[in-house]
This record gives sequence, C-alpha cells and structure tokens, in this order.
Amino acid sequence: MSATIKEVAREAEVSVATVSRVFNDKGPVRSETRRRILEVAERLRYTPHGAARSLITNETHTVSVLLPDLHGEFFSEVMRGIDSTAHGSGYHLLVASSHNDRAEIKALLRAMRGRVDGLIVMSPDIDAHTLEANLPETLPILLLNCLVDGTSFDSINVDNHGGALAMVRHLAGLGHRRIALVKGAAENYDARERLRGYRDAVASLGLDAAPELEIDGDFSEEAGYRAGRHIVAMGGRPTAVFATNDAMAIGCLYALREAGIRVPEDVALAGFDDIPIARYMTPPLTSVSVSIAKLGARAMERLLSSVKARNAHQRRHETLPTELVVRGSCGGAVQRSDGSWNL
Amino acid sequence: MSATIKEVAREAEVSVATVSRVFNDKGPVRSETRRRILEVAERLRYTPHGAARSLITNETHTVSVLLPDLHGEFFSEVMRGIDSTAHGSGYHLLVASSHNDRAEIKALLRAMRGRVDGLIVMSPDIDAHTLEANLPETLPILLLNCLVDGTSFDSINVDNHGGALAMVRHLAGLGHRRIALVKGAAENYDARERLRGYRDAVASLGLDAAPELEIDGDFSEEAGYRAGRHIVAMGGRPTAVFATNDAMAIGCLYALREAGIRVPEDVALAGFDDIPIARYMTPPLTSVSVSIAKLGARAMERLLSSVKARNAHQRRHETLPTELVVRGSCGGAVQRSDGSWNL
DNA sequence: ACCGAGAATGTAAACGGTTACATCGGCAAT
DNA sequence: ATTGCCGATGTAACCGTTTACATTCTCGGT
Repeated sequence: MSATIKEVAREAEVSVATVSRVFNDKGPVRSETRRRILEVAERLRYTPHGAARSLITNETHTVSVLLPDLHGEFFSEVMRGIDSTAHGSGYHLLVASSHNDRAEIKALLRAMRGRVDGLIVMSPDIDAHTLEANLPETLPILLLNCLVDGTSFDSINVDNHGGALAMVRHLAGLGHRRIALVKGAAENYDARERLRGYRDAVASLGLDAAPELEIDGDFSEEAGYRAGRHIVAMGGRPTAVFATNDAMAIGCLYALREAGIRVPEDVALAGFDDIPIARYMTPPLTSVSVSIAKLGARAMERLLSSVKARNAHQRRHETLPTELVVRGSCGGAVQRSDGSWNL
Repeated sequence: MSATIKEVAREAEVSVATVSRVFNDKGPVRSETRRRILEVAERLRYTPHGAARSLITNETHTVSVLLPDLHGEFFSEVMRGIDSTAHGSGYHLLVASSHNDRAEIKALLRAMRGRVDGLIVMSPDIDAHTLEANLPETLPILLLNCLVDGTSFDSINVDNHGGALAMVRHLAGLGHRRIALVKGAAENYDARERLRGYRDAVASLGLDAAPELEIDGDFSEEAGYRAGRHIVAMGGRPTAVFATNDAMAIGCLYALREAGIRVPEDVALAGFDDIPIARYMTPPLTSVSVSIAKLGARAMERLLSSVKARNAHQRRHETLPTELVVRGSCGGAVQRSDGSWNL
C-alpha cells in the first residue's frame, strides 16, 4: 500500500489541506512548512492517488482513442501523432480497440465514464447514435475519419475523394486508360470515399469503366497480394493499378513481381496514405500523402481545446487536404543512369 | 453531468446499496426490484463512475504500457498483442511513451498511482532503480525487452543473442565470410545483445572481423538507408549485410538497389524481427522471427496473472525463442521459373 | 497595549461508489 | 404462538483527495 495524504499530514504535523496545497501549488504555505512536507512526502514515497483526485476535481487528464484495429503502420503513425500532443499537454492516453462487435463497443463506451476527459473515435463503422446513447452528453468527442452525417460532433476527415481523384487524373495523364482499383472494405468510410473519387475520375475523364476493374480488398497486405494475383491472371490486364492504401499496394507489388511483371514498365502502381515505408519500396511507391501523424496531432489538439472549453464550443468539421506524391512505381519518374530516381 | 447512483436509487425508490448490488450482481435482489432499477438506470443513462469505483475497490481494470517510442511496425504489432489479451480479460490499456527524459519518466511513473493495476515496461534504457523509487511497491511490473540485472522484476526477453548467432551462422553457411552488421543504438539492450550474437558468431566461425564491418544505426529506415549508402561506397565491400532490425534492412535494401546493386545476387541481406511487411519486400526479407504480437500477448498474460496474485507470486525471467525465417533476400532461396520463390 | 488585516493553517463536507452490518418480514418447524 | 432462519433491503462508514469556510497567528500602525 502506498502512503496517503493523511499519513504525510500526520508525519509532517500539519493538516491534509496544507499537504494538498503544497502538492497543487495553491494557496499560501510558509516555505519552511512546504520544505518539511516535501521532505516527509519523499521519505514516505507519497504520490497523489489519481482516482481520488479525479473523483473530486472531475477531470482525469486522460483521453481515450477508440479504434477498430491495430494493424499496420497507418495506425501506429496516427497514434504517434496523437500521443505526441497529448503528452505535450500532460494528458494520458487510453487506447481501446473495438473489434466491431456491437455490444462490445457499447460496453467500452460506457466504461469510459469517470476515466477520460474526452474521446477520439476512429471507428469508421460506429454510428453517431450509438455514441450519443452510451456516453455522457458532456463528454467532448472528436470523430476521426468517420462518416459525419451532419451530426453534431466535431470531426476531422482526410480528403479521400479529392486524393483519389487526383491520383486517377495523374495516372490518366501518364496515358493510362484502363486503371484497376483495389478497394477497401465496403463498410469503411475512407474506402467508400476513395472509391467514389476513382469512379468520378473515371467517368469525367472517359476512362475504361468496368466492374472487373474494381477489385475487392480490405486494406491489408494480404488482400493486396490476392488482388495482385487476380490482376496477373486477368484477361485485358489493366495498365495501371491504384490500390486504395499503401499496405495493399505493397502486397500487390509483391504479387506482380512474383509473376515477373515489371513495375512500372509493365504495370503502373499507386497507393494511398504515404506511410513512412512507402518511399523505401523498390520502386518507391507513388501515393497520396495525408501526413498521418499530423492528422493524429491535429485531432488531439482539437479535442483538448474542446475539453478546455468544457465542450461548450462551436462544432466544426474539418477536411485535411491530401497531396500527390509521385515516385517511381507509377512511371513518369525515371531512373537515372546512376541508379537514383528523378522524383 | 451524468446520473449518479443516488439519483437512480431515488427514482427507483430503493437505497443505493440495492442499485450497487444490481450492477455488480452481488447479493440477493428481488427480480422485480432488479427490473425496476435497470429500467430507471436505462432511462437516466446511468453508468457507474470509474474513478469512484476504483477508489473503494482499489482496482482500476487498467494496465499501462510504457514504451520509448511509437515508430514502426514493431511497436504496433506488440501493442496489438498486448491489447488483444487485455481486451479479452476486460482490461483497459493506458499507453505512455517516454521520450527518454529522466524527469519525465519519473513524473509518468508517479502519475500511474491510482490509475493502473499493473505496468508493462518496454523502455530498454530505464533502470530498475528508477522504477522501484517511483512506483508503489505493490504494483505488478513486467519488463519487456529490458535489461534485467538480476533484479526482482518479472521479465520477458527475446533471444536476441541466439537469433543473431543463428542468422550469422546461416549466412556463413551460404559461403559468406565478410558480413557487415548494421547496429542499433548503443544504449538499446536489444541492440547490444544482437551485436553480441554477431560478434560471437564471427569469432567462433573465424569470419572476417573488422571495426568497419559494424555500421552505426538506430533501428529506423532512415538509418538503414544511410548504412546502405555507406556500404555501397565501401572499399572491400561485404558480401552480406545483417541489419539488426527489419526497418533498417528495408532502408538498406533501398539504398543498395538505388545503387544498382542486386540483392541477393551481389549482396545478401537479412533483417531481424520479421515484421509483417518483411515477406512482401522484393526480394522477400530473410529475418529472425520473434512473433511480435505473441510477445505482447504473453507479456500481458503474465502481467495479469501477477495482478490476480496480488503481486505475491514467484518472479520469473522468460526468454522467448526466435526462429530463422529464410526468404529470398539472402540468396539460398531461389526464384523458380514461374517467378515464385522456393522458401 | 490593542486593533485589524492578511497570511498560514485547520475542519469538514463533498465526490460516487462498495460493503459490513443492521433491520425487517415472512415462513417453516416446533 | 414462538422461535429461528433466510432473503431482501437499508444505513452508514470508508476509499483519498480538494476546497469553501473557519480559525489562529503575526505584525505593523495607532
């Protein structure tokens, strides 16, 4: 058992109030008294009890991140961004991954009461109603990459549609007319938006449009690999493949090379997200950059400001721009004689 | 503000004790009363307050993971393993990354009191003494991949030394005599052990040993890339490169290819960790597999059992075996005529 | 010597639960 | 009718803090 404030008070021959004042730098305390209290506290290894403190102050200095999954570098990057600003503001981080089970999500959300000061939700398939029904109304919430159907929650989204559009335009600009898309899971909001961007681009540019050009996937390397194998075997093989995230692009790249298909000479390849590892692929992966860590950092920044505003602030929806990052995998960039790429 | 147990009690015309009994399934409650209470609770959206509960029960159902950094797929995998068993046992996860600042670590550790039931420490450069001095003695702790200088803490380590030894042996078996090593940071315990394994293997097999064969690194792709550039420029270029983690191997691979050096034909390459993406490199990366997610899962499993035992259990040190995973990047495996690799 | 104003400190009521113990009925056995 | 027991419920103490308010000290000004 750790020492309590009472034990410190007794040992230092003061009241608990004075000890509390010392530890919170509140109210006047004679410097000699302060010294004595700190000394006793050190000797007794006293540390304030988090739960007790938050019970009365009604703040936990903790925020929770609810995410669907923990696979891959996308999540680790976004967590890194989130952590860095949380950490910088003295907040702790509770992570909760919700394997998409209805009842489980509900239980998770409820368990948050009295544990956190705010919540970042990254589950693309959780609906606003579930949130409202299972969380205290005063809890600040920020939806990250979630569908916002005009709800009253704050949100940040990546410009998935615009990014996908730009990528397809770029590929078309390189002369490709028959561009395959490797899709994400149908329920996933990001995936749907990227698909929409692809379709809009295909339609507006008059590119080949065919159902078989839209290949199923789920954002995993494995799915990308399967899609790659599928493409290898296709009649009327596309000349370019746009995988809607980098993990799938990497799996796909592997499948293509395994089959002896050269990238980008035989087939151009592009991804989405620009995860850190993308630039180290051979060829380096052309992608849509979303500054993942910055996305997380920005989300936490906004959440903390709602926390400070006691959730009584203007709700806002924010869309982060994307940037096309052209590297070797889609051609257009060429390898110099010294082996380096002109990017 | 959320409803409290008192409000539920008043509304349901019972005492708080009865409401508590219903929510904890403890003690007898007439089923009609239970129904009424649950109904009121639902109507008032009552959820027990975490901090209040843990104040009296003295358990938080939360464990904390302290790690040095959040870069790359290694951490995301280990977190995934940790989360999955924590989640399965109804525990929440607090992550804390400690950017190696002394005072900061101390503050972090202290802040844990009253917030968590146990702690997984993954900071290879935190010493046991700091832990003991800043944490309640009764808090269960598990050191993951940390130096355990015969301390009284539970621990799990990967067999870094054995893995590195096996890898160098394998490369030597393929005929390589001049094998470069890309090191991790000097303070990092994993890195040191892998280096030791390399040196022992080099010595016992009578391979070329030279200071310039040990190249600095820090477990990042970027460092691997720099090491690769360095190797490209070296006189007396090694015929094999053993990067002590996969991220560096990937960076190194890129540098080699960029310079027109073929892998594995001109230089063999191997990594360590076997992160999920390793198999999707071209060529697929030979590595030392450590079942990262399982490592995390096992750690959490053991921590939870100490929590249940109230920390009054036998301390144990455990070393997880590694497994050599031979893929294309170090030769030895060859590409079949259909393009696939014989692994 | 006395007064009044701060400064320094103490007292006790919260915060929202859990739980040991007390109370109260009702019913079967005597 | 009395007893004893047990199921259902209530009462109140407690967990470790913070903080409004009360109290006591200290001192300079008169």
